Amino acid sequence: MKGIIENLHKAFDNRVRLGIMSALMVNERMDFNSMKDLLDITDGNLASHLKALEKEDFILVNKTFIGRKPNTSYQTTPTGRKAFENHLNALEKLISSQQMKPDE
Amino acid sequence: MKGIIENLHKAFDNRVRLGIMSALMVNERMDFNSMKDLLDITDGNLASHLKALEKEDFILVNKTFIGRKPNTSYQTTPTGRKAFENHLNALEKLISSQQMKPDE
DNA sequence: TAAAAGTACTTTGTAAAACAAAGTATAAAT
DNA sequence: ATTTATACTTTGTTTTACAAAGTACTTTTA
Repeated sequence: MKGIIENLHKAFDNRVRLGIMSALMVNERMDFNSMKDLLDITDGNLASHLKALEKEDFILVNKTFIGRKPNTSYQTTPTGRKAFENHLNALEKLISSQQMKPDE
Repeated sequence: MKGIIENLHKAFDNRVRLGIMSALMVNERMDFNSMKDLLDITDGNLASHLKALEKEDFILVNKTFIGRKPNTSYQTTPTGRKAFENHLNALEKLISSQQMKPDE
């Protein structure tokens, strides 16, 4: 007896993580501060959500310098893109037609 | 400076609540046990999420009898439907094209 | 008719998450 | 030398999620 919500990945339950992934699906990379502005959250909060996605191997980090300023940017991994697309498909499926069958 | 995720409603962050709302958008009413089977969670867990949605005035409860058996069923309120549609629109907007503009 | 089982919870307790705020390390600009 | 910026980490509090057990009522079943 499998539930209809089981294909939704727990990592994407959260709005911040949803925002991060969406941003990184469209912009193939984005730096810390742009993301902070985009999401309008504190840096500690952002860092922790980024770390959570990193830990799942859904995003990866690039530490570089722009000119002489340190700049950390993020991008999705193939795993991350696949997982996110999967999640969106599950969402779509969930939202449309969960008709109750006469039996079961 | 408004974040791109602010139109996502907190009540719908959770997969179970997402499942409940989806089920109730398609089936205009559903009873406790059908929902429990559909979502495959414990009854305590389901009850608490139902209560959370009730508290937001997103769903309402009907306590009736079918034959002689007590039967509790749930349905969305207009408020709930509106909020959920809003959430889905925000989701859709979030997921598609969050292009980084040169300024800001 | 007494015991077992089903419905729809509530209560209790624990573990995990979310988050803000403050602190830290490094480097750069003034 | 002091201030400012970047990108965190740490600390601590509040909120959530959840399972498991308990409860009140009813209804089968033995």
